[in-house]
Amino acid sequence: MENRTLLLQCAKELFYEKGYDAVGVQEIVEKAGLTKPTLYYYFGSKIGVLRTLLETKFEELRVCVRKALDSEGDIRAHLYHLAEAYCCCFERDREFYMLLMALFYSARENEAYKTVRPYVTEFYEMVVQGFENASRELGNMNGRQRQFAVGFIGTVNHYLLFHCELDPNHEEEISGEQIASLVNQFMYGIFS
Amino acid sequence: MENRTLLLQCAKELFYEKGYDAVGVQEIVEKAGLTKPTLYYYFGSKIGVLRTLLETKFEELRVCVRKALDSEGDIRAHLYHLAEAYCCCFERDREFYMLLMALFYSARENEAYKTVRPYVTEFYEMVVQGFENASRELGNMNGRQRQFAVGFIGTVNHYLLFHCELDPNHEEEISGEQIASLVNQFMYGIFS
DNA sequence: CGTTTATTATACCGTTCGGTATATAAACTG
DNA sequence: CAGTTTATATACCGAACGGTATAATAAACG
Repeated sequence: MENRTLLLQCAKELFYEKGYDAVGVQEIVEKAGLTKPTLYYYFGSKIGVLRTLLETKFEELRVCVRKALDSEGDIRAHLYHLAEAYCCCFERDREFYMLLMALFYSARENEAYKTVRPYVTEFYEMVVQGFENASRELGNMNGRQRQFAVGFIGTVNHYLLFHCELDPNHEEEISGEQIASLVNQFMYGIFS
Repeated sequence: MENRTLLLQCAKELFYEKGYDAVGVQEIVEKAGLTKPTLYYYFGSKIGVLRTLLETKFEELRVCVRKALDSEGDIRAHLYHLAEAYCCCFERDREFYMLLMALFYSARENEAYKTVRPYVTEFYEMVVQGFENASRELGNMNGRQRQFAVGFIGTVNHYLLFHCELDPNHEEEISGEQIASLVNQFMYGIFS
């Protein structure tokens, strides 16, 4: 693997394990078996590494979610595809997804949060759009599209976090039934 | 205010704004108008400050949630009281609640996460217990108590995060109707 | 009053922080 | 081949890091 990619991967793993601020540049290059000037040659700064990581990896998530939003079917199918898109990205690179979540919830004045913010906003707006698209089926949502989106993302993210807790070694894939159950609970509540 | 309390408050504000790892001990004592040995006299270490902060402030949340769990009424009333308990703690000290959330989602190998973990687990178990208590009303949940708890916490937390985004200056309180709407959506889904 | 105890500051410790000036080696390019 | 560009390492920078030895101050106590 070329050193640029190697550095990105090592940084991703360390950021995921310890958090952006707790990881030093020295630590990243040591893990990659390189030295600091190489990292600064490719990325210019520590935050540049995170920026590049987000630019590179977020595209996968974007494509997945876009495809889910363009899918055919009723609202239930839409939500299923959306949840499936998350889970797919989560399965494909669990460390990156978890890193994204940790950054999403991190302190607002933190440099890393400011870097990740536009991506999170974009992601969030895509989900809101999903509910907007379903308006003819759901009827008048009374401007509750945002609340639905917030609730849906919150439910799915928490579920993935919980899944990680139970399966720390990433041995078990999330099944279609589990996704369906999640969507069902979100749509019809706890008595369903 | 005595210096011990002053230090805790300054630390809380800085941790909330910038994140635990991004804040230096020097920064905390400067904000309090004191010097480092004072902080080390009271708390022994930087992580000791966070530990003390959690011990002190989490008790409020614990009391609130316990009271909600002991309340009378059906499952709906229970969930309402539970959500109300969160919101109450959130309103009382938004910075602490947001700090708690940020730590909850932070990297697993991070020292700050390890410190907060038992508190989050305790909190989480309390909510699971809430659903267990409702089992006679909800019927056989097929072991879905945990899934419900995960979903409920996720929904409420995301809602609070979202509320913070819209009202960064903490001018608007969360109304009972908003809480009811949230609980309703969780219980009966999006068609309710 | 003298002595102890609690609290705070001055000044410092070694280490690590993010970042860089400079050199070098290899790979292209004319 | 000479010259340029790409990619890497050695060795260093000042600043900030978490933490502490020591001393001064102030209050409490006998």
